[in-house]
Amino acid sequence: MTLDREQVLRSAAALLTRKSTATMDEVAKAAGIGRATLHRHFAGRDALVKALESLGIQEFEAALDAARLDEGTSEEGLRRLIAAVEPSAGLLSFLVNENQLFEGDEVNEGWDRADARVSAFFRRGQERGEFRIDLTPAWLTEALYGLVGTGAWSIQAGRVAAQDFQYMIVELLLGGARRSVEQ
Amino acid sequence: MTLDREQVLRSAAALLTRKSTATMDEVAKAAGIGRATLHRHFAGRDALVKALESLGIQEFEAALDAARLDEGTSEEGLRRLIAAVEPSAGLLSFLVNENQLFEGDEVNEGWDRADARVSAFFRRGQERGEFRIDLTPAWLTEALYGLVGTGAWSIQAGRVAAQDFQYMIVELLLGGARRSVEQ
DNA sequence: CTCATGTGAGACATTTTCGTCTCATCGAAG
DNA sequence: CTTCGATGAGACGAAAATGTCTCACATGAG
Repeated sequence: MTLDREQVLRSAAALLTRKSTATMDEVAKAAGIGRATLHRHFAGRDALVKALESLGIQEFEAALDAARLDEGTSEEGLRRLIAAVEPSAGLLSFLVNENQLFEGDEVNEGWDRADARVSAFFRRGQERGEFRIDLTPAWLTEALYGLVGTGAWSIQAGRVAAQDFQYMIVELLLGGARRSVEQ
Repeated sequence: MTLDREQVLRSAAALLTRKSTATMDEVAKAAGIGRATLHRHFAGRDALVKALESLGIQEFEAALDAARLDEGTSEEGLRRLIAAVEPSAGLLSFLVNENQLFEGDEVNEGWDRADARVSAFFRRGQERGEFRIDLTPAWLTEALYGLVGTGAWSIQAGRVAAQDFQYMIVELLLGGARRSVEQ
């Protein structure tokens, strides 16, 4: 009977991604549990969002670890990262658009830490001559987040096939839409 | 004294993008007007969001017109589109992440219409051999939205320079991050 | 079986937000 | 100056959401 905390968080993220103004009652119903039970595990809406944030950061950092970004070429590292991040894409999509909820007070250093790792990865790729240098690492980092979020959203909306997630994101991020001579 | 309806909508979009659960009072304060005045112009939160949606679609369709997507190469058309869309990026960024607020009932055919135009543009580019055919028009359309939203967000957060908006988006969308031989 | 634990449903008071209202004020037009 | 229209501030009740509580029930352990 013990409730699956992580499962609750995932369905909450899925709902809040679609409807950010959802009620605690709606969140509970979406998770298939009672409002009282939801309250027993998360003191309130803020606590719920913080838990979502913690879970998202934890999973993202785990994905960064699993991707072994410093092994092989940058392209290989990026492909591994996108693959590792796919299961968390929905959750991350929510957090990317909601991480401003706690205004100013605590920016969550975990997010900064992950940001720094991704940014450093792109910078390293530039120094190696594998990534273009006219796009800043900061922008490439943001674009990566944006495309992962967009990908998750597009799949959920049924506009693109779920199996294409990794391919679409990696290919667009690496090669863009232009048809080049080498293809 | 007559209140600038559009200005109110813009500041509302800016606030709601950051904090989607903002109250009507916060929206009013952000716009520098009283809550009563806000209510005189928009019956309620739903009416406000619908007005935002209408304005966003109107501006996006105007941008599509201004971009003359069928003139010149696809790349030129895309550059014109991004340039034309820049002033509305903040508003569009909000709508992209909130267009699911009216669940199921009315998907707003204006949005579908705009979607179809963008999608057709990418398809045309593919038929001309200017865009790769292994990325679907639907995905390219979504990616365009995502990158525009991410660009607006990144600039607002101060992570990238405002003057780079067009360049960053167009270059990434067209050429990707990979450093190719021709560069 | 008996018990302990965790749960769902719902009641309840409190808090927040909403929608409407009044009234004083400001500024422009006449 | 006077009038008119729009606004800001705030009061007010209604509605919604929240947080806490009780209680019956189900499940698993002993």
